[in-house]
Amino acid sequence: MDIQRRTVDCHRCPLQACKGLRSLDPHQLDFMNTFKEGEIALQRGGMVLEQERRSVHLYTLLEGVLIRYRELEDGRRQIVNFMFPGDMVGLQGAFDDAIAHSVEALADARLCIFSRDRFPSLLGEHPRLGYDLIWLAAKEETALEQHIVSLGRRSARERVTFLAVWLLDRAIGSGIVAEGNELRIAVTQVQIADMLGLSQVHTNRTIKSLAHEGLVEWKPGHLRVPDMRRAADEAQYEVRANSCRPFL
Amino acid sequence: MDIQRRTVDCHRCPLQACKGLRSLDPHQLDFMNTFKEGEIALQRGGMVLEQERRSVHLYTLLEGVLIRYRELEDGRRQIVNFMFPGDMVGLQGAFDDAIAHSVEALADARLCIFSRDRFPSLLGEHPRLGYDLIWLAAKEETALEQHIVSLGRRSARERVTFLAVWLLDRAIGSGIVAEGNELRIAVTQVQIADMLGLSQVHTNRTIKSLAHEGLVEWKPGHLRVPDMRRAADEAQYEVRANSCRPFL
DNA sequence: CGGCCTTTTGAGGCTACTCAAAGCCGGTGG
DNA sequence: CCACCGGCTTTGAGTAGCCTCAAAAGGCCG
Repeated sequence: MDIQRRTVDCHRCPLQACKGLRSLDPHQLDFMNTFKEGEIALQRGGMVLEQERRSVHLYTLLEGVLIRYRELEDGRRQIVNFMFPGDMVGLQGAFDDAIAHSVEALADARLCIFSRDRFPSLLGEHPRLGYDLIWLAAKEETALEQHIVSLGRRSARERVTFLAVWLLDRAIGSGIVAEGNELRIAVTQVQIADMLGLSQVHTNRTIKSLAHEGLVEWKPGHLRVPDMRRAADEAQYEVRANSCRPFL
Repeated sequence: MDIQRRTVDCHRCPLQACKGLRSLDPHQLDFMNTFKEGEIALQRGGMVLEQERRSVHLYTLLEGVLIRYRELEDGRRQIVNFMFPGDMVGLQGAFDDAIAHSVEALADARLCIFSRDRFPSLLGEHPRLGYDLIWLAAKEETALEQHIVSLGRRSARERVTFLAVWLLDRAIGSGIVAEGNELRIAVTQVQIADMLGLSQVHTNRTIKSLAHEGLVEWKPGHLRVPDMRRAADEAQYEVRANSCRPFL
């Protein structure tokens, strides 16, 4: 893990140019520049947050993909969500003593560091940014809600298909390249299983079966959904208008 | 459903006196009074929001308990969460065209109505309330996270026990009477099943089995957990410091 | 080439599901 | 007052989906 204290200028933030994200105006950027404390770079497998620890930081994901998960005492693990560029990490830690989940880099990642102490001043001085923050929180809630429906009411086939479609949709929305409905992302079958509440073995069999039917092609280094419409149908995925996400 | 347009004075808001909730100061109450549009009263079974509809309102639950659920096209239903007094309802609808879930009264309920149009002015004029709103959103996220862990990684026994303990904990935190760890609340087994991602039949058998062992006593009109410590242990429920919840 | 991580395949078993019907209880109407 | 009804709970029987254990095969890297 490589922390850089030197403040990188927000005016050159890579997210600013990101398709699918709504860029900040110069005034807001000036403020964010004072709010920003530095950056952190992680390799695949690196930890951003660790369960039961306290954290005094908030993060915005600049590059890469993260997973957020919880572990039970007996070792069972449940991945709660995936995070893409523009997502805010650690908001829950801003209010709690300890965080209830860990966050790990799924692909090499770069994050922007903010101090939670200055958080109230952000709301006071830039209500618009506060509005965006609530927007992000509400969206995250919607995502968790969908995930809950999957875990509670969908079959293994549907869960895998749903996750595949959702990941692609989400990646495209974050401006990540996904030509031909193909996403270059390394998710292991154990991770998929831990996301979907399935065993690794059953996950494997389900993936193979879906590949055989041409619904989802999920290989070690990448994920492809040949026919989004058909897959979305199969999983009862509702394609929502991909409005521009804000970020800070 | 009984809508009252006449503004009931926020200074006499029942939540102000609620143990477990942090009351607003007079200045904030003045503002909320201008923000408030009226009240709505619902009987058990009444709908606050309906899936796929648009909503121009936000609500704060004043009395009663609500459930928030999603339905798939083929009739499968998944309850996402329970809502208690002080909870904000419909925040997601403030940003989206259509809401992805329905909200129904589990017990006779009373809600406070706000217009979403005036939402930005709340943030501008009362950053502290904005902060509280984010606090609530973060907490809701934590709750959904726990629910996800249950659905994904806990057995039926653990799920039922977890839900029972969580409901009691949550009710106590909202100042609802629960003497002797007993909560007077009418949740049907179908609703429990729809919350926990189980079939109604299996839910019934699980409840009976837990009752037999004296872990959870869940009868038609009420819920009792004889030994919270033991039940929490069984379900790997983490008792968190029940800090005072804000509300608006 | 060997070691490590991940995927694949096999076999057997349990958890939870479906279908089906009966019991219960409170409310309503004859 | 009792018969009937609708919603909820209980119980039975059979089964399917998913799990666990176990081991082999594949891929990447030093």
